Amino acid sequence: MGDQAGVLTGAMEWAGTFHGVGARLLRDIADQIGLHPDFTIHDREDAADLMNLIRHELGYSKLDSRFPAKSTCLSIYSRCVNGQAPLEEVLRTAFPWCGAWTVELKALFGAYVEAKQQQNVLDYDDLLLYWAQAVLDPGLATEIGGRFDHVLVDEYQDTNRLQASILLALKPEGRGLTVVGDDAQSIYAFRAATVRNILDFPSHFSPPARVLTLDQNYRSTQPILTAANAVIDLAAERFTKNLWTERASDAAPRLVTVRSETDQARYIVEQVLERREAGTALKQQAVLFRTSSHSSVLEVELTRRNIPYVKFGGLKFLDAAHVKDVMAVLRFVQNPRDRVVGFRVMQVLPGVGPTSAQRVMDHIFAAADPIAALSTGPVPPKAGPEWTGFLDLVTDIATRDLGWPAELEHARQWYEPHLYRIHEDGEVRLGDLLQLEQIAAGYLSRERFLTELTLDPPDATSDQAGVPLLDEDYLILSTIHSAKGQEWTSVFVLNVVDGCLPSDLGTGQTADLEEERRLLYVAMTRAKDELHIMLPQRFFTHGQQKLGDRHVYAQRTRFIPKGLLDLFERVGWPAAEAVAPAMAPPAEPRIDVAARLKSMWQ
DNA sequence: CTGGCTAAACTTTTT
DNA sequence: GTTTAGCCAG
Repeated sequence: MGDQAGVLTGAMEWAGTFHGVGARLLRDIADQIGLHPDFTIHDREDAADLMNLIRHELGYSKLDSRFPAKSTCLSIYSRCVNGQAPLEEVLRTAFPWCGAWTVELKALFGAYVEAKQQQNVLDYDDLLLYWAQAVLDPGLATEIGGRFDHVLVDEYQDTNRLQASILLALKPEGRGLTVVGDDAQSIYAFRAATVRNILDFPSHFSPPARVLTLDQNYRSTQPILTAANAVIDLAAERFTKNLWTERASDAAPRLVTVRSETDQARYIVEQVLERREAGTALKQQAVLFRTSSHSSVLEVELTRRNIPYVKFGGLKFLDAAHVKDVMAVLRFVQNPRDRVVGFRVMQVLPGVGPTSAQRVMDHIFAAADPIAALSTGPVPPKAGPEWTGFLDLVTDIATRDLGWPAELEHARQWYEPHLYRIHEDGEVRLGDLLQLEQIAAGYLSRERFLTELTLDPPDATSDQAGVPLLDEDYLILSTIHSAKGQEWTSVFVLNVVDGCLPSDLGTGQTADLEEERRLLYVAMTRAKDELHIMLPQRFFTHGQQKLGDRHVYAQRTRFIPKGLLDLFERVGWPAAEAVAPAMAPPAEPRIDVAARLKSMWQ
């Protein structure tokens, strides 16, 4: 799933994520299941925004006690759908603090589903849900299942019940069905993935599916595997295998104690450069972390030292407000009934707020040709001549054949004055928009661009604005989730302390805690030759109410208890005698006081 | 009705 | 540190 999604498309007609294949299939069979083939797709944020609109309409935003936030509502809904579980059960097991809102949530979700259907919009969950519903029909199931001689699923431990139901309906006998996965690497329970799918897979069929255990590892050295196995052996539930390898080595993985996050960053820079001198490309080295923000201090240091890097996971390029605004123009033309998108574009104009945008949307909604109806509808009173400009833009894109990606350029030119009005750093943001046009040139049409970007967004951001630096060398920074399935010669894992890994938000229930343990296991097993587990002793706290305390002392992660310490080489850094000679290149100041002072507040 | 302001709440991982 | 609800002037 994920990264390799596009790679095989040449060799295999259908290759992609469940969501990607679902979107394609649904456009094919849309008329057979009462769906309009021109549906547009909402990403997580759009879906949350729509949920928010409904939440306001139902009056839940101003009740006496506070109603769950839009993203929480969406998570609850999503979990019901993907886990195929009733609302009451999901609330009880995963969102106990929302239990008092059962009735309201049910009404909200009902209205949400209704709104999506009226607006011809599908969210991520719908891509699976409509597919699963389609294959409930025996005729459709046979037809769709018959399109594929074989169905192969990778990372099967990260699928949910809904995905399993699709698979079983496609190949009910199990003939021509192969799944691959590792129960010890299940790290997506938070989005309703269940390890039961892979564990119960064999017994779904008669005769049962054949199980092949691949326990020889061709990636890591034995000391790294031994340590990783020891970590996962402490799991509450026993796993089915222990990895072994023929790759012997004397080098144990390192447990590196540093004073602070700043020293952590300095250690990594030093080590990374040393290895590059010794012939290991930056691309063969990766820094992994639990949460996107954990890398911020390191990013400052890398930028300061001019070390190029690319970061995977966390905030995306497409999530930036200005990129979304321009995308919204195209999306509005593609589907003018999409309220979330309509609201967004119109409110770019000064003098247009929620109320007048609402009125316009209401007017065009019922029209046979909503774009044409735009010109005959209500004009937002304070929009002035800008309104005509907007109408011209939308009409041009919808009716004149500007071509792709020229119409995106057109939209960007319209947006530019607004960009400079809304944002102070217009120049920087304009760069992003130009980059968006570069990306757009790689797609065949507006529809393909919008669909594929929503389902498979560019997941890397780099410090050097723009330009995917394909032949250059750069260091890899990645969340552990985004590192799934990858490998590097040398791996550094940041902040392996309680509160970061496990995340203090994930320590509520034992199930959550076990998932955090598997995350550490996944991180450790990405390393081929060298593994550095980083333990900063001291953290600066940000934005806590507690007055006075500028920093807290951190404990080594509970997943590496005392008994496991012998499996690691324990290092303190900087070593006392190494401080004086080992510092920075001659032209550099020895310490950057300014950066240190700044980093205290970041 | 819009948009600028203040106060307060929340803060992960991703298709 | 960022998002969101609520208040108020124009």
